Amino acid sequence: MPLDRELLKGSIAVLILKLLSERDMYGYEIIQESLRRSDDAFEFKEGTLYPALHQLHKRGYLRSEWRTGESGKQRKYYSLTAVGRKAARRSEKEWFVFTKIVNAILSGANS
Amino acid sequence: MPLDRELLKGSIAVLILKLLSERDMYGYEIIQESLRRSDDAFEFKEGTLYPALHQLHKRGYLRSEWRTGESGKQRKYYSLTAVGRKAARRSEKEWFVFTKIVNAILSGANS
DNA sequence: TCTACTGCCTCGTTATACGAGGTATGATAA
DNA sequence: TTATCATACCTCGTATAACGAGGCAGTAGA
Repeated sequence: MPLDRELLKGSIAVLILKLLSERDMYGYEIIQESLRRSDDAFEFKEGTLYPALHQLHKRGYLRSEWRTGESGKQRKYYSLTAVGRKAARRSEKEWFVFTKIVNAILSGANS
Repeated sequence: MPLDRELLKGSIAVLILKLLSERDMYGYEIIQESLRRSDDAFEFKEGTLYPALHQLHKRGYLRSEWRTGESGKQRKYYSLTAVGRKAARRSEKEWFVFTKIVNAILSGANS
Protein backbone atom coordinates (compact mmCIF):
# COMPACT_ATOMS: atom_id res chain seq x y z
CA MET A 1 0.00 0.00 0.00
CA PRO A 2 1.58 3.25 -1.12
CA LEU A 3 1.56 6.19 1.24
CA ASP A 4 -1.29 8.54 0.52
CA ARG A 5 0.38 11.55 -0.93
CA GLU A 6 -2.07 13.93 0.64
CA LEU A 7 -1.46 12.62 4.09
CA LEU A 8 2.21 13.42 3.82
CA LYS A 9 1.53 17.10 3.71
CA GLY A 10 2.37 18.90 6.87
CA SER A 11 4.29 16.05 8.41
CA ILE A 12 7.46 17.00 6.58
CA ALA A 13 8.53 19.80 8.89
CA VAL A 14 7.66 17.81 12.00
CA LEU A 15 9.91 14.96 10.94
CA ILE A 16 12.83 17.12 9.84
CA LEU A 17 12.80 19.12 13.06
CA LYS A 18 12.55 15.98 15.17
CA LEU A 19 15.42 14.23 13.43
CA LEU A 20 17.64 17.28 13.70
CA SER A 21 16.80 17.62 17.39
CA GLU A 22 18.56 14.31 17.91
CA ARG A 23 21.71 15.10 15.99
CA ASP A 24 23.09 17.18 13.15
CA MET A 25 22.34 15.64 9.81
CA TYR A 26 22.77 16.40 6.13
CA GLY A 27 19.94 16.19 3.64
CA TYR A 28 20.70 12.87 2.10
CA GLU A 29 21.15 11.40 5.55
CA ILE A 30 17.66 12.56 6.56
CA ILE A 31 16.22 10.63 3.64
CA GLN A 32 18.16 7.48 4.55
CA GLU A 33 17.34 7.75 8.23
CA SER A 34 13.62 8.12 7.53
CA LEU A 35 13.70 5.04 5.35
CA ARG A 36 15.54 3.08 8.00
CA ARG A 37 13.26 4.02 10.87
CA SER A 38 10.11 3.34 8.88
CA ASP A 39 11.35 0.10 7.35
CA ASP A 40 11.44 1.74 3.92
CA ALA A 41 7.86 2.97 4.13
CA PHE A 42 8.60 6.66 4.32
CA GLU A 43 10.82 8.09 1.64
CA PHE A 44 11.43 11.81 1.59
CA LYS A 45 11.63 12.85 -2.02
CA GLU A 46 14.58 15.10 -2.80
CA GLY A 47 12.32 17.54 -4.58
CA THR A 48 10.46 17.84 -1.30
CA LEU A 49 13.24 17.65 1.23
CA TYR A 50 15.73 20.21 -0.06
CA PRO A 51 13.22 23.02 -0.56
CA ALA A 52 11.79 22.21 2.88
CA LEU A 53 15.23 22.46 4.46
CA HIS A 54 15.84 25.79 2.75
CA GLN A 55 12.55 27.10 3.99
CA LEU A 56 13.20 26.04 7.58
CA HIS A 57 16.60 27.65 7.27
CA LYS A 58 15.05 30.84 5.97
CA ARG A 59 12.67 30.86 8.92
CA GLY A 60 15.63 30.76 11.25
CA TYR A 61 15.03 27.25 12.55
CA LEU A 62 18.16 25.76 11.05
CA ARG A 63 21.85 26.53 10.72
CA SER A 64 23.81 24.98 7.89
CA GLU A 65 27.49 24.23 7.55
CA TRP A 66 29.55 22.49 4.91
CA ARG A 67 31.71 19.74 6.34
CA THR A 68 34.12 17.46 4.56
CA GLY A 69 33.99 13.81 5.53
CA GLU A 70 36.96 11.43 5.45
CA SER A 71 35.81 10.50 1.96
CA GLY A 72 36.53 14.01 0.81
CA LYS A 73 32.89 14.55 -0.09
CA GLN A 74 31.21 17.78 0.86
CA ARG A 75 28.10 17.49 2.97
CA LYS A 76 25.88 20.28 4.13
CA TYR A 77 25.05 19.61 7.74
CA TYR A 78 22.00 21.16 9.33
CA SER A 79 21.54 21.85 13.02
CA LEU A 80 18.73 23.41 15.02
CA THR A 81 18.93 26.97 16.28
CA ALA A 82 17.43 27.84 19.64
CA VAL A 83 14.28 28.96 17.86
CA GLY A 84 14.32 25.75 15.86
CA ARG A 85 14.52 23.68 19.00
CA LYS A 86 11.39 25.33 20.30
CA ALA A 87 9.69 24.81 16.95
CA ALA A 88 10.66 21.14 17.08
CA ARG A 89 8.98 20.67 20.44
CA ARG A 90 5.95 22.65 19.37
CA SER A 91 5.47 20.85 16.06
CA GLU A 92 5.78 17.44 17.64
CA LYS A 93 3.16 18.36 20.20
CA GLU A 94 0.91 19.67 17.44
CA TRP A 95 1.30 16.42 15.62
CA PHE A 96 0.13 14.43 18.61
CA VAL A 97 -2.79 16.77 19.28
CA PHE A 98 -3.80 16.63 15.66
CA THR A 99 -3.75 12.85 15.37
CA LYS A 100 -5.65 12.60 18.63
CA ILE A 101 -8.37 14.85 17.27
CA VAL A 102 -8.67 12.98 14.00
CA ASN A 103 -8.76 9.68 15.84
CA ALA A 104 -11.49 11.06 18.09
CA ILE A 105 -13.63 11.83 15.06
CA LEU A 106 -12.84 8.49 13.43
CA SER A 107 -13.75 6.61 16.58
CA GLY A 108 -17.05 8.40 16.97
CA ALA A 109 -16.16 10.30 20.12
CA ASN A 110 -18.98 11.97 22.06
CA SER A 111 -21.50 9.72 20.39
CA MET B 1 -3.16 25.91 20.37
CA PRO B 2 -4.60 26.30 16.88
CA LEU B 3 -4.55 23.31 14.58
CA ASP B 4 -1.59 23.36 12.26
CA ARG B 5 -3.07 24.11 8.90
CA GLU B 6 -0.55 21.99 7.10
CA LEU B 7 -1.36 18.94 9.12
CA LEU B 8 -4.99 19.14 8.13
CA LYS B 9 -4.18 18.38 4.55
CA GLY B 10 -5.07 14.96 3.42
CA SER B 11 -7.16 14.11 6.41
CA ILE B 12 -10.23 15.76 4.90
CA ALA B 13 -11.29 12.88 2.67
CA VAL B 14 -10.63 10.31 5.39
CA LEU B 15 -12.94 12.09 7.78
CA ILE B 16 -15.72 12.76 5.28
CA LEU B 17 -15.75 9.16 4.12
CA LYS B 18 -15.74 7.85 7.66
CA LEU B 19 -18.59 10.07 8.81
CA LEU B 20 -20.69 9.14 5.79
CA SER B 21 -20.01 5.46 6.39
CA GLU B 22 -21.93 5.81 9.64
CA ARG B 23 -24.95 7.60 8.26
CA ASP B 24 -26.10 9.90 5.48
CA MET B 25 -25.26 13.51 6.22
CA TYR B 26 -25.49 16.91 4.60
CA GLY B 27 -22.54 19.25 4.34
CA TYR B 28 -23.35 21.56 7.17
CA GLU B 29 -24.02 18.58 9.38
CA ILE B 30 -20.55 17.19 8.68
CA ILE B 31 -19.05 20.43 9.93
CA GLN B 32 -21.15 20.38 13.10
CA GLU B 33 -20.49 16.72 13.76
CA SER B 34 -16.73 17.17 13.42
CA LEU B 35 -16.85 20.04 15.88
CA ARG B 36 -18.88 18.00 18.32
CA ARG B 37 -16.71 14.91 18.23
CA SER B 38 -13.52 16.90 18.55
CA ASP B 39 -14.82 19.22 21.28
CA ASP B 40 -14.68 22.15 18.87
CA ALA B 41 -11.06 21.52 17.89
CA PHE B 42 -11.66 20.48 14.32
CA GLU B 43 -13.70 22.78 12.18
CA PHE B 44 -14.13 21.97 8.53
CA LYS B 45 -14.12 25.23 6.65
CA GLU B 46 -16.92 25.55 4.14
CA GLY B 47 -14.49 26.63 1.45
CA THR B 48 -12.78 23.30 2.04
CA LEU B 49 -15.67 20.99 2.68
CA TYR B 50 -17.99 21.70 -0.22
CA PRO B 51 -15.36 21.43 -2.96
CA ALA B 52 -14.13 18.25 -1.27
CA LEU B 53 -17.63 16.78 -1.30
CA HIS B 54 -18.02 17.66 -4.96
CA GLN B 55 -14.74 16.01 -5.78
CA LEU B 56 -15.60 12.81 -3.94
CA HIS B 57 -18.93 12.84 -5.74
CA LYS B 58 -17.21 13.26 -9.07
CA ARG B 59 -14.96 10.32 -8.28
CA GLY B 60 -18.04 8.20 -7.76
CA TYR B 61 -17.63 7.76 -4.02
CA LEU B 62 -20.75 9.68 -3.08
CA ARG B 63 -24.37 9.95 -4.09
CA SER B 64 -26.26 13.14 -3.36
CA GLU B 65 -29.94 13.79 -2.90
CA TRP B 66 -31.95 16.84 -1.95
CA ARG B 67 -34.28 16.20 0.94
CA THR B 68 -36.70 18.56 2.57
CA GLY B 69 -36.72 18.55 6.35
CA GLU B 70 -39.73 19.29 8.52
CA SER B 71 -38.52 22.88 8.63
CA GLY B 72 -39.08 23.12 4.89
CA LYS B 73 -35.39 23.73 4.34
CA GLN B 74 -33.63 21.95 1.51
CA ARG B 75 -30.63 19.90 2.48
CA LYS B 76 -28.34 18.02 0.18
CA TYR B 77 -27.70 14.64 1.74
CA TYR B 78 -24.67 12.61 0.77
CA SER B 79 -24.36 8.86 1.03
CA LEU B 80 -21.61 6.42 0.11
CA THR B 81 -21.73 4.35 -3.04
CA ALA B 82 -20.34 0.82 -2.99
CA VAL B 83 -17.08 2.18 -4.36
CA GLY B 84 -17.14 4.89 -1.73
CA ARG B 85 -17.58 2.36 1.03
CA LYS B 86 -14.45 0.58 -0.12
CA ALA B 87 -12.62 3.90 -0.33
CA ALA B 88 -13.74 4.69 3.21
CA ARG B 89 -12.24 1.50 4.56
CA ARG B 90 -9.08 1.94 2.53
CA SER B 91 -8.53 5.56 3.51
CA GLU B 92 -9.06 4.85 7.18
CA LYS B 93 -6.52 2.06 7.01
CA GLU B 94 -4.09 4.35 5.20
CA TRP B 95 -4.52 6.91 7.92
CA PHE B 96 -3.57 4.43 10.62
CA VAL B 97 -0.63 3.12 8.62
CA PHE B 98 0.58 6.63 7.96
CA THR B 99 0.40 7.80 11.57
CA LYS B 100 2.11 4.62 12.66
CA ILE B 101 4.98 5.31 10.29
CA VAL B 102 5.38 8.92 11.35
CA ASN B 103 5.25 7.90 14.99
CA ALA B 104 7.90 5.30 14.32
CA ILE B 105 10.23 7.95 12.96
CA LEU B 106 9.40 10.35 15.77
CA SER B 107 10.06 7.72 18.39
CA GLY B 108 13.42 6.80 16.91
CA ALA B 109 12.44 3.32 15.78
CA ASN B 110 15.23 0.92 14.75
CA SER B 111 17.73 2.98 16.68
C1' DT C 1 -36.78 45.07 11.68
C1' DC C 2 -32.49 43.37 12.28
C1' DT C 3 -29.42 39.97 13.57
C1' DA C 4 -27.95 35.28 13.91
C1' DC C 5 -28.02 30.84 12.36
C1' DT C 6 -28.71 27.49 8.89
C1' DG C 7 -27.40 25.79 4.41
C1' DC C 8 -25.61 25.88 -0.10
C1' DC C 9 -22.10 27.61 -3.35
C1' DT C 10 -17.71 29.74 -6.16
C1' DC C 11 -13.51 32.25 -7.03
C1' DG C 12 -8.82 33.84 -6.33
C1' DT C 13 -4.77 33.48 -3.58
C1' DT C 14 -1.20 31.07 -1.59
C1' DA C 15 1.29 27.25 -0.57
C1' DT C 16 3.08 22.70 -1.39
C1' DA C 17 4.60 18.08 -2.92
C1' DC C 18 7.37 16.26 -6.14
C1' DG C 19 8.55 14.54 -10.85
C1' DA C 20 11.98 15.53 -13.86
C1' DG C 21 15.92 17.23 -14.78
C1' DG C 22 20.68 18.89 -13.85
C1' DT C 23 25.64 18.79 -11.69
C1' DA C 24 29.54 16.64 -9.41
C1' DT C 25 32.18 13.20 -6.69
C1' DG C 26 33.78 8.65 -5.15
C1' DA C 27 33.55 3.61 -5.33
C1' DT C 28 33.00 -0.59 -7.65
C1' DA C 29 32.72 -3.75 -11.30
C1' DA C 30 33.57 -5.17 -16.02
C1' DT D 1 40.18 2.05 -18.43
C1' DT D 2 35.62 2.78 -18.62
C1' DA D 3 31.13 2.47 -17.28
C1' DT D 4 27.93 2.33 -13.79
C1' DC D 5 26.13 3.04 -9.42
C1' DA D 6 25.50 5.39 -5.05
C1' DT D 7 26.19 9.55 -2.87
C1' DA D 8 25.05 14.40 -2.47
C1' DC D 9 23.48 18.69 -3.73
C1' DC D 10 20.16 21.66 -6.36
C1' DT D 11 16.01 24.09 -9.28
C1' DC D 12 11.97 24.55 -12.11
C1' DG D 13 7.33 23.63 -13.58
C1' DT D 14 3.04 21.36 -12.84
C1' DA D 15 -0.75 19.92 -10.42
C1' DT D 16 -3.33 20.16 -6.53
C1' DA D 17 -5.14 21.77 -2.34
C1' DA D 18 -6.84 24.62 1.67
C1' DC D 19 -9.55 28.27 2.59
C1' DG D 20 -10.64 33.26 3.17
C1' DA D 21 -13.90 36.05 1.33
C1' DG D 22 -17.74 36.68 -0.75
C1' DG D 23 -22.54 35.69 -2.36
C1' DC D 24 -27.45 33.79 -2.08
C1' DA D 25 -31.56 32.42 0.43
C1' DG D 26 -34.63 30.73 4.14
C1' DT D 27 -35.83 30.57 9.28
C1' DA D 28 -35.95 31.97 14.07
C1' DG D 29 -35.81 34.99 17.55
C1' DA D 30 -35.09 39.47 19.88
